[in-house]
Amino acid sequence: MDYTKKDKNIVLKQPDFDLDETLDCGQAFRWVKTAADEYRGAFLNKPLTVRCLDKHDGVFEFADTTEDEFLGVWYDYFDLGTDYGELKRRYSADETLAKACAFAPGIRLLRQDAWEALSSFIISQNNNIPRIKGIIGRLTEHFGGYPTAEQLRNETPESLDFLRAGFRAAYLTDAVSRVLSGDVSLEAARTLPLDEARNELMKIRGVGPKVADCTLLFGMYRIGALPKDVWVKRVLAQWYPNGLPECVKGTEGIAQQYLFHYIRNMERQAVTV
DNA sequence: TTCCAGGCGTATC
DNA sequence: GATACGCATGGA
Repeated sequence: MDYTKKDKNIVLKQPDFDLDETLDCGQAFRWVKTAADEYRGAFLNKPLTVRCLDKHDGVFEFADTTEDEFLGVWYDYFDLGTDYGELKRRYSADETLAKACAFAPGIRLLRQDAWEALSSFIISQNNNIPRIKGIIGRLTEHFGGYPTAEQLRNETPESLDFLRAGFRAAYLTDAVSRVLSGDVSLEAARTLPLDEARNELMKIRGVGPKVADCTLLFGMYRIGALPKDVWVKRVLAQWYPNGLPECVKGTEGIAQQYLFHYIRNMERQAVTV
């Protein structure tokens, strides 16, 4: 890894990394674009401003970040130990995936917090991305950061009315109580075989196969999980009626990121033109 | 006004 | 197991 300390910042040279494609592609909901090539967000209670200094050479500045913090938090969060160039070469054996990877070559899979992913994707169901961000924005503003299950212990669907989350508020409080009681173990879900991990999470009211897979993929880096939302269902119906190709085996969740982003933008362009 | 959104629970067959 | 429908909210 190629990084240097500069004043209070860390400057990183990193290929296969684009801020828009990684932070605004529907995997995380509380990164805010604060300038043309700058985002502000957080992992757990650790805030970060990250900016791109040189798009062509892939140079990034992690503002006000110590070396310990960079190596201990952000290296993992941005999945900097994974070679996405190698992944994309493997995927490019498939014609459609080759196009999807070329369309947004700077996508990376974030290693997010499990509870945040679970609760965020409960909120995401039958909802659109701008409104998901709105609800999560009100949640974090109210609690001064993303609330833990413990911080939500005494909330009820009614006390969460300010979120304007609709029917999802009761799902959220059920997730809180089951996680706190140990009825659902996020730690178990990290290591159980995928189908059993999915069933563990689906004990929560309002968590079905799709939200469970999103939790496994985005909150636990279970990259074999393949969340089937409306867009991925379109991907499979249009391009892969017989299933995803052999070259994605074991990393379906990462391949899904490229395909999800690709088909959403293809459709948007088709509508615009 | 109607349709839809990174779905799920329920009823019905 | 599959299919149909309602669900809160708000933007297009």
